[in-house]
Amino acid sequence: MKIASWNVNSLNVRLPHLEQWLKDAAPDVVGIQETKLDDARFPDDALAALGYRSVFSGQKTYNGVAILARGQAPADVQVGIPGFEDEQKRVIAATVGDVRIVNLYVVNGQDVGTDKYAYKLRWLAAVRDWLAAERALHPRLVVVGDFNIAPDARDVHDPAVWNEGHILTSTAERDALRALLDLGLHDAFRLHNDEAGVFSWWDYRQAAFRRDLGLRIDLTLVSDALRAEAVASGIDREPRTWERPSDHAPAWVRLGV
DNA sequence: ATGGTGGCATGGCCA
Repeated sequence: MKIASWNVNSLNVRLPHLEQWLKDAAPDVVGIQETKLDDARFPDDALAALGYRSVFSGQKTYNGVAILARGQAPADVQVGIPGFEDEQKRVIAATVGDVRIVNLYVVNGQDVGTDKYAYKLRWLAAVRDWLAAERALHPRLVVVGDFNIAPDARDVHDPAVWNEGHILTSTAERDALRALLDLGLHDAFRLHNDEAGVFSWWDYRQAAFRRDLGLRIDLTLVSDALRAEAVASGIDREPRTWERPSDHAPAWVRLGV
């Protein structure tokens, strides 16, 4: 079972990219972030034509998440964080086969010390409490998403800039990610690869992709029960090379053979 | 240093 995560930065613009990548990569499950469209406009028919059933939670202009599953409808769908009031559509969870999937579009946070940064940390604390319960209910748990946090210095192109005082790498953000991992979750990419300089996001500005000035902020986390089944994990750089790309590349984990 | 690029409620906002 191949499970992936992709921030498409507008599904209106990126539907052709998603369709091509589904054909190329043939994932079984995909968490999509930043769909940026209302539920009424979600392209579920186009995705069904490729064999994928979709569940989604969106809004105009900002945010929006979905889970796609090949050949079966995601079941027991949960939208949002229970008990956490939030206008922003950033969370969807569902069961596919015998695996519980949680898809997160983590708050960006703008800059350390801003109101948005405080919201990011509050939001992450609420996610942690919810995932503690979710993990107890569903030992076979995979959490994917745009985490908007680079786990450590290997995951940034310039550790002198991207460090404790900077958004996406600040100590409080990394501590919040650590608190999620401490629930018994593992960054699947790091189960198989300890190299530095493998990225999933490159800013549109300053020719960052051409210069490979990226960060690894798109993650797939597997629970203790799935750790031994996570046989491979990676990032597909190719869609970032296409015309009019998302600024993110898909990240994936494979469970079993 | 407060721009650089891209998306969308096309006018500022968010990333």
